[in-house]
Amino acid sequence: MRNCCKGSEQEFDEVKRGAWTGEEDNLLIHYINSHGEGRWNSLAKSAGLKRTGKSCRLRWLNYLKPDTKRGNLSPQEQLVILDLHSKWGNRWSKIARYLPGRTDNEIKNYWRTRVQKQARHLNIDSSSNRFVEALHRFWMPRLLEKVEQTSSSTSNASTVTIENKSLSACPQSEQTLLTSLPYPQKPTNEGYINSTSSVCATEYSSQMPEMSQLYGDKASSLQNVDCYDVSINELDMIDFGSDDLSIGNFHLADNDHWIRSDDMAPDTYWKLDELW
DNA sequence: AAGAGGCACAACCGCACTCTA
DNA sequence: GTAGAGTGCGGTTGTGCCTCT
Repeated sequence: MRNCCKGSEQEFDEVKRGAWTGEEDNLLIHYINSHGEGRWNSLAKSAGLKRTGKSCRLRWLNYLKPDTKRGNLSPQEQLVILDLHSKWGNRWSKIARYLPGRTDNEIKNYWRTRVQKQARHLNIDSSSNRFVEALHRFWMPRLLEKVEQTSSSTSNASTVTIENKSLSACPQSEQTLLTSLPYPQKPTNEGYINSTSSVCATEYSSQMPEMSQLYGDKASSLQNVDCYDVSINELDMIDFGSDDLSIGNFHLADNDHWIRSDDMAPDTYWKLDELW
């Protein structure tokens, strides 16, 4: 906190930094509820907050906004992050748009604390192709398993379907892992979402009570949206030849030299999986 | 019990881009 | 066309909490 000093820096120090107090949060929430977002610098002044506009914006978007999700990322969400990161790299805000309620900051933190931790355990550069392969070959299928387990354990509350389980049976160009998540908007310019999935946002919102709690009125708007079709065909598993990546039959590709190496032994993966 | 170290997350910073007068 | 304000984004830092010794 740097708001302790007087004198020549007094004006500078009128800007408060550091953790937000409950009082500040309330001021910001009430002001935005009354006047809306935007014009953050003037908003900060008008609301009586001794914060910069940027600080107010960040606090609102990352923490106070009503539809902000808290808590651990679901396996589905983790899967989407891994997939999109392999395609786009550190484009956190872009990735966040595909995870309603999650912020770029949260995703960035997840990547740095969880994913990069795994890379450190394996002594692999998290930006290396080798690590990306490890993600695709091991962790993403494991996450898909978890998704399946979750969906089956919740019986009819399944919100995610995995189709084409035996990917090797399909032509590579058509290999598609299908899952779905509730997308508040339907991006069309990235080619990520197409028309091949079978699960609707409607199903999701009706089967996941927290959706209504989280999105309130927006939950009903979700129900008005077409079935959002999420194709993880560009999971880029197509890059890995004809290995059988089916969920039920998934096995470590023991014919791969790198996976046999000491640091990448299957046991290592399974131990790490427990840490995931 | 207490100190050290690591982890997770909130918040800040700098830069680049967009908007507006 | 341009300068300044506003905004968005990715990287980095600060800090509280938890675990281990």
